[in-house]
Amino acid sequence: MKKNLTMKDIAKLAGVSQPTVSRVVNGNPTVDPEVRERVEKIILQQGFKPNSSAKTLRSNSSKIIGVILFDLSNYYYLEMIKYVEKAAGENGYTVIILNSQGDKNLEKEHILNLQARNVDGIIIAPVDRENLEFLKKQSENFVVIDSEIPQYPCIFTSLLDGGKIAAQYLYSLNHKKIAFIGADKKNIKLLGIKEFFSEKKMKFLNEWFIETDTTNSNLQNLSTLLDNLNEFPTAFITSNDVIALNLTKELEKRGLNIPKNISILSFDDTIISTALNITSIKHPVDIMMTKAIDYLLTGYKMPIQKSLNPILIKRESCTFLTK
Amino acid sequence: MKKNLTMKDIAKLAGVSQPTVSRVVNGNPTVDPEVRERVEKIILQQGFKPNSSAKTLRSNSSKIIGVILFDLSNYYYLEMIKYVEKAAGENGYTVIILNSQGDKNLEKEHILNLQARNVDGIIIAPVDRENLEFLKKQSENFVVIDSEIPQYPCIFTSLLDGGKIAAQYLYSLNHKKIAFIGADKKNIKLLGIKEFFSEKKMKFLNEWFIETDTTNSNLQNLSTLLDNLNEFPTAFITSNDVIALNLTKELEKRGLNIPKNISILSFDDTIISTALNITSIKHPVDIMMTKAIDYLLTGYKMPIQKSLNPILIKRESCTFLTK
DNA sequence: TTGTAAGCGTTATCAT
DNA sequence: ATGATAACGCTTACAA
Repeated sequence: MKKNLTMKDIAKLAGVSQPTVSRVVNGNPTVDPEVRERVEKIILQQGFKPNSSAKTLRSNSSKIIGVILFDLSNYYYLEMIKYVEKAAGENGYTVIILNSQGDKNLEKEHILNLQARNVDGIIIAPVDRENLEFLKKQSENFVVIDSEIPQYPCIFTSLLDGGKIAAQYLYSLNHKKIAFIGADKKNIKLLGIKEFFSEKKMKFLNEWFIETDTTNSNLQNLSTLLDNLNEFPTAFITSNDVIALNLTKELEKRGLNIPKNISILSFDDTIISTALNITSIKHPVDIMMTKAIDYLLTGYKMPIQKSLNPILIKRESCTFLTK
Repeated sequence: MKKNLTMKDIAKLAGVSQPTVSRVVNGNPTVDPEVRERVEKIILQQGFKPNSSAKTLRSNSSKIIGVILFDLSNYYYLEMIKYVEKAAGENGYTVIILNSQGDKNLEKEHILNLQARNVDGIIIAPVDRENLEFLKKQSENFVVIDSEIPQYPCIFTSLLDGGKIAAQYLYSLNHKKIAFIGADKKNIKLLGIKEFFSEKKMKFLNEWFIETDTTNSNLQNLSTLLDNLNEFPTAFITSNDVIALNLTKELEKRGLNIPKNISILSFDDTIISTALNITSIKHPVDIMMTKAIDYLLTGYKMPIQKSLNPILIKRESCTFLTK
């Protein structure tokens, strides 16, 4: 590993002092134009780049944004990377990606790691409330994405609306028996669905909430869950695309055609929805990440609660129920 | 942003000198056990983490692995992130992800950025040969993935074999008219296919190489390309999954059923293949990333050329041709 | 306009 | 076993 050049080296080559090189690099206007030109030429021909550790150490700014994501097996989170790398890069920032795998302790480790690296901001799709409190206590520059958490700066898709829109759409297609497959009873999407049902004075059966592991949804499990249903729904809403994929395979296995016999609507609108032609509730992930970077970089420290509108992407997996 | 604690602070609290704290942190055995315990307790209760910029500056090791990927719109590359983050994390390393978007200049910028950050290694899915030469000249600790480039340390899937395996499989299903959709004439996958054809003394028509932009494949373009065919093939091999997805939609639009009327085999085996039940040639991405990290961390500086075996994942998109 | 010098928080080399 | 002290490469007063 050849040793990198330093400002001292450049200074010697240019016959100036090291701070002058620093001034040139940082565009300080007090530098004599002639000197600037000479130094810049040498910098260019030598391919010099200032050492960022030294810079960080001195200036307390690393030009790094840390991103802690919930689950990189899920394409929804994976896709975020593309957008956040882009938005950060355009502003001269580099991203560090960390996967918490939904694990509280790992998440804490990642937070400490990022702090130690003097990152200029943290974007987090959170696992654990305590860890967020910890972040807040350190008054780190951070923003929560993907979840709505009162008292914290958040950028999230309104999943209550998402649930309502999903149910509303299926209802408009004449579906009254709608099941939701997802992680937990207090899921906000489920809440939205239930709210819509009660608005319409319809009953949402208990068994229509089908509880499954969202990070590790597997086919077999899903199959027995479906077996247990007394009143088989005419439409399914899934909490994410991976579940939708499994559900599709399972229904096919049972000889049920989508959308002829049964309708499916998923959340997240990843490439899976595109591939399978599944109607899906899209999070505006690009906007989410752009706004997140924006928030961090403007240094706007006031708490924000930015709710983004979910978008219904209609595809062929839902049809009008005739029978 | 609360100021982070330093070793000096801990030292004062523990009534020792700052270097002693450093010794404790780094597990230096020359520290008195009693002192060690006292210091460790304080470190723990204060939640102290040593500043990594200072560490990097002094030790010339950042504990960061830089990863430059070709195209984050392609799920093949996106999926790599999951594995590389995992493999790096397990070894105490953090990853910086950079997207070159297939752009030579951006790739160069990323390389400079990583160098300036004193990364301990670079994993690169390369765009440009000159940039690689630059890397090598600096004798950076790096490894090329996804491409076979003589004289450079590489870890790649043997795509020549991949092409042969693909053609062989379709041939075993009685297909003799096989088209390949991909980026360029000298594509190694295509070479493998052609080699298989000549082994079998079959003719591979010129028009069966269908040239398309792999990073930005779009439907319309594909449609006209198919229109131009004189001898319509009975099977398609696509250079990646995104093309396979577009092809699937296009063929469906033409009322052609997969696999009844036509067979499809793709490269990459991303979630798209899973979703669409497309037979695909899988790169062992997990192994690729694990080996890459391994190579970088063992500091084994000899050139390696590690070829990984492609794996044929059979699904329902290919059937025996009867007519 | 430019150079000198201090300091960021570590690690490593000395003494002691 | 531990404490001074220098050094890593940069930014930022301050002096000239």
